[in-house]
Amino acid sequence: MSNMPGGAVSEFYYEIALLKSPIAPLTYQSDEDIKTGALVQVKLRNRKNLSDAVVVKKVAKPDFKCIAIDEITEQFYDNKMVETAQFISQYYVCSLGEALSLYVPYDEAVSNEKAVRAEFESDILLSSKQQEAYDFLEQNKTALLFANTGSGKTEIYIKTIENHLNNGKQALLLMPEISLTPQMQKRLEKIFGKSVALWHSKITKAKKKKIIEGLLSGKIKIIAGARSALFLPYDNLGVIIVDEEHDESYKSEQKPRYNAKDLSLYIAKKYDIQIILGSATPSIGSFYKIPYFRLTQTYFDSKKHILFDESPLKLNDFIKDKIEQTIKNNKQVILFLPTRANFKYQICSDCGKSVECPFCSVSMSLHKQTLSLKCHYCGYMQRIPQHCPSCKTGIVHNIRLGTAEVTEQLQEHFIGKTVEKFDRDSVKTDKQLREILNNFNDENIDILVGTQMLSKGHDYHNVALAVVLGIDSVLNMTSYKARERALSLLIQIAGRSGRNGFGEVIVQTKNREFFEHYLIKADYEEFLKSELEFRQELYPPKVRMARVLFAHKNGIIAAKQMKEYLDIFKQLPNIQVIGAGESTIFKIAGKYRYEILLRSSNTKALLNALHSIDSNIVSIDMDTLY
DNA sequence: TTGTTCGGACTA
DNA sequence: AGTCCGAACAAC
Repeated sequence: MSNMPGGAVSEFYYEIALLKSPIAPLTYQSDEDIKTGALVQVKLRNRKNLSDAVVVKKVAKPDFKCIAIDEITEQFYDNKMVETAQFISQYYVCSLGEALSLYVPYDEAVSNEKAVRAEFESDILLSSKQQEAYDFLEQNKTALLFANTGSGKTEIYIKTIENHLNNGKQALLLMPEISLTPQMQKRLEKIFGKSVALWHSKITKAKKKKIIEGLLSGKIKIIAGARSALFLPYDNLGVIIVDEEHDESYKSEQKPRYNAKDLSLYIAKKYDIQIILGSATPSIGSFYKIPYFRLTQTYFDSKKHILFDESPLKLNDFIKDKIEQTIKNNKQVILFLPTRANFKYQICSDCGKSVECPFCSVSMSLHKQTLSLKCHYCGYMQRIPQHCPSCKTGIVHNIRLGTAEVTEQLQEHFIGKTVEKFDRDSVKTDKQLREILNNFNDENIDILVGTQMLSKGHDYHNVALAVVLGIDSVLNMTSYKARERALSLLIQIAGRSGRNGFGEVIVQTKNREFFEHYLIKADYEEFLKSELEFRQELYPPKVRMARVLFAHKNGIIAAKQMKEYLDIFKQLPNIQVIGAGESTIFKIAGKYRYEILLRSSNTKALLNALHSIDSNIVSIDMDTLY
């Protein structure tokens, strides 16, 4: 212990949050005066190694005995980080340690270097409409840029970034993981050179380190990245741009289940940072809450023909002919369908049972390439059975066409043409993504067959036909968001066709009326308005929804706990139970799942209910997208 | 999250 | 009785 002047012994007490731990902060002692946010290391009774923890509060001497903090590091989390982590732990219902673990801390040693000042002057000239949009965004510090595909929102982003940089600020451009394409990178680097860095979960550790150092020393001023880029050490952030703001991948699937878009809005508001949400198909939530500017004028006067095909899910002659014509004209085709593999369901023609995964209550998908059936939830694989595993005699036949099957059928039909698959099975790494997109843009591929991946913010400049199959299975999902998802998806895909002139879209659907109405007669803005009315106070955005999931390998335990909490929730004022029971997918990876859906217009009441849950089989999903 | 502890079930 | 394994529990 160090001695204070005058001989008094100094002793400080701190609450520390254990990183990656679900437990509440613990109190430790130190004879050093440590500032809040410091990364320290502590010993825990039952751990051999030291654990990382963050000092979150200075407290008075408690009545129990405390252990001393072992080590104080050079790393720290600034006030904004700690405050925001506190918000995350409160709003998304996790421990402070879990929330803080999202962040990359500052390194005192690196951040003391001198910042490099630079001026940027792009040669971008905004059209008068773009300028109008730019001015609107400048006047409304939180704003939605509702911009049709091809209307030039990227130029507005770049001008805005440039402006902030020249004022000595940093800029963050958030994009859905998959949109971090070479095109966007090239575009940014052309203007901002080495001042820009790309950040996403798949970059190497060494690269991450370099980017963080660059950011701290001031060499890097712009981060273009996926949702985790929100947690880097920015000391002077001037603007956050959330591109493709409707994209649901901004929501984390793991604890803490934060939504990077909503969190960006929170951070921007709290710390007076400009924020722009951009999309051609904005989410209903953003449309409802945020002042918007509509940019409809498109750069290239692209004429679009939308054709409907009301036949069942199949690659028929009509579609094949259209594809053939398109390729003949030296144009490219994209074909969307929401299902991977060759076929999604294997149904026995005798007993009618579908072949299910032994660990999950989902059907196995047929992958001809590996001659196997695969579960898309837990990854379990098995050989293709000769006979139905249920009745042992029936012949299993395949239904619900997938990307692999369509790719094969097209390859057989269009001999000499190149057909490639673009989905999670064929694109596993960043490198593969770049390769396939480059190949497509270099016109080495004639037809690109893919899932949602196709729809996400890529520039396909020579595509003249977009074929959309199986959109009905998106529309028919049991979710209050099904209509929004299906329509925005369709518009996003349609937007990829004809960026340079004439473009056609074929939509295979039994719901022609719905799609036709909002695609041709009306537009997305009208859909948003009607959907807002439709949802009323029953579904977001006018109310909040949370999902409480109980998962246990013993189904009885999960069901019992669910029912206990159901009884509690039913008693609570200001909260409605919308539904309770088995989850849509009842079993995943051997765990039985029950859930309760809660709704409330009173955030506090809802959070109180969620925080009252004390169970280790529960996961809480605030603002659930299901 | 992590490591210890506790108790049921099965072995010999 | 001995031990193996998974669930329950506590962490300052």
